[in-house]
Amino acid sequence: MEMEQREFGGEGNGAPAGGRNLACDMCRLRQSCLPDHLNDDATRHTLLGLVQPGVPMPRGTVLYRQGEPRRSFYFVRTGSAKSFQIDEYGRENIMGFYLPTDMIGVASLEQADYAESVVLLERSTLCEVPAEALATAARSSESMQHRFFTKMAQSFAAERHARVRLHHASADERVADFLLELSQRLHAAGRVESALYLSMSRYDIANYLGLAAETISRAFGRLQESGVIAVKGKAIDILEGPALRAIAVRNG
Amino acid sequence: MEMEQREFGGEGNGAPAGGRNLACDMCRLRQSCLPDHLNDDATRHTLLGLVQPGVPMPRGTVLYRQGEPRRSFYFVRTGSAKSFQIDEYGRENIMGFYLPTDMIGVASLEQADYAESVVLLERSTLCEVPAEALATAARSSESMQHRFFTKMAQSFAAERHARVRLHHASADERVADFLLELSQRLHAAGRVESALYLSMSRYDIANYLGLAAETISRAFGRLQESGVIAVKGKAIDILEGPALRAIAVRNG
DNA sequence: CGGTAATTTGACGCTAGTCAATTCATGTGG
DNA sequence: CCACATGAATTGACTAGCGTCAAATTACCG
Repeated sequence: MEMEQREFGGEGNGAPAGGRNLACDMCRLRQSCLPDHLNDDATRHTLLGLVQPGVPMPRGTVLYRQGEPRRSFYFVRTGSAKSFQIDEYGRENIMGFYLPTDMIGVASLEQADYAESVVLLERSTLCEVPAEALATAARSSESMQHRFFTKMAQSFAAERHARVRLHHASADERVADFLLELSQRLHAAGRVESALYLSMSRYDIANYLGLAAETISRAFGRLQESGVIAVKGKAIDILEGPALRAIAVRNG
Repeated sequence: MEMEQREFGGEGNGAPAGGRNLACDMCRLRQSCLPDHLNDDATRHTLLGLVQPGVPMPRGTVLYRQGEPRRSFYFVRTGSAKSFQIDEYGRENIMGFYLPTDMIGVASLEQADYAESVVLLERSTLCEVPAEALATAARSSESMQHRFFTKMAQSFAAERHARVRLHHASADERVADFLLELSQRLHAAGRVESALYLSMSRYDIANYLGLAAETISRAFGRLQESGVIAVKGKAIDILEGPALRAIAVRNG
């Protein structure tokens, strides 16, 4: 992919010093936004200025790199990102893709250094929450703890889902499941669920699914051949949702 | 395997009503035991009687079943357990094995019902902590929160590790990595790390590693052939740790 | 000691990886 | 606005590794 990898400096992001940003009031994601609830909460006074709805950042921006000291967690407002680890033998492993409302950084919970790197896949806006602030908030009340735990549980479930998908699944099954996952997550974030835009490369998808890039191409081809989806480069239309679901769950 | 699956009733486990159990004072795992710290903590009075170091329970005991309302988390003191999910098509997926000091139930965090089933692989003793009590404790102080988060982070890391292992790994590599993982975890729990006892069946191992049982047999055979390990049924000796590590990290 | 389940071993086929070539998309500079 | 360059994506041919089926052997438990 070879994106220009700009650094993301936490400072000078155009975040307001005090008070809730106006942007939050207009944000369509407030329902499922943990940072905004940080502001709403009774703990407001201790947390004001904590949430920084940043200005849009370009594709290729590095939120953080594996091994750096862990500073903050992030929440996606618009756009998308990918996370990846380099294992001990230098191989890159795509661990996840992040869409609006997703929390970024759970893998680095209680770790001194980030366990993975995160890069924006397109022009995106994010909210940044310093780790200590989030921990404090989680202790402040039962409802805040609940919201925080819910986000963590989501990350854990995503991790499990990704793993189960690798267990006993053919290439077509994995690809079908991948498309459905994106579809559902977009739906949950209030988007159209039948028209997908794959902001990541085929190589990223392949790596994420434990397959070769060529296999992704062929699987897309087969799915299109059978009329279940329509492939137009990075744009994918889900034509037959139920059929796709059947494929995701069938083969072994 | 077809173990007699006895139910585990939470009640009448021989747990003392008040005060810390004497068993805890003698327990070799206190250092890494979260339940015991629940007792030690400043929150002691609110949590007394919370931790129930149970009497040993036989192999095949079901701690809980997928779909049941989530009551408690568990911590392994002696023995071992496995967790597994049944996916929408009826297929069983082994999600993890639990050894002394491990926390059981993180996958069901913030879920109304257990997301998986857990069965003991041998005669074992466990500590049970009701979910609400643990959540309360996690809010009570920064150090308690830290301990709790550390356990959750361990579960998350284990999940990741299991997933990365499935990514770009040959059968031999997965098996080697699996043995090393057990070895390290036993070591962390204060046991001998070169002599493994595999309390789970070959089928469980295979499922856990996303392979066929026959492939596990063959991989063990190859590893023994090359003098890296010695296989004696369920007992495995690691003869050449570094060589095993090299295998776990090599192939693709 | 017998019966059952677990494990090992063997033979074979299929799926997906690899290598290689081609087409397509994207972005750049004239 | 077009030609070109570069990387992404697709397609094809071939191969290796693992799954599957089946049989033999071993371990386990009453």
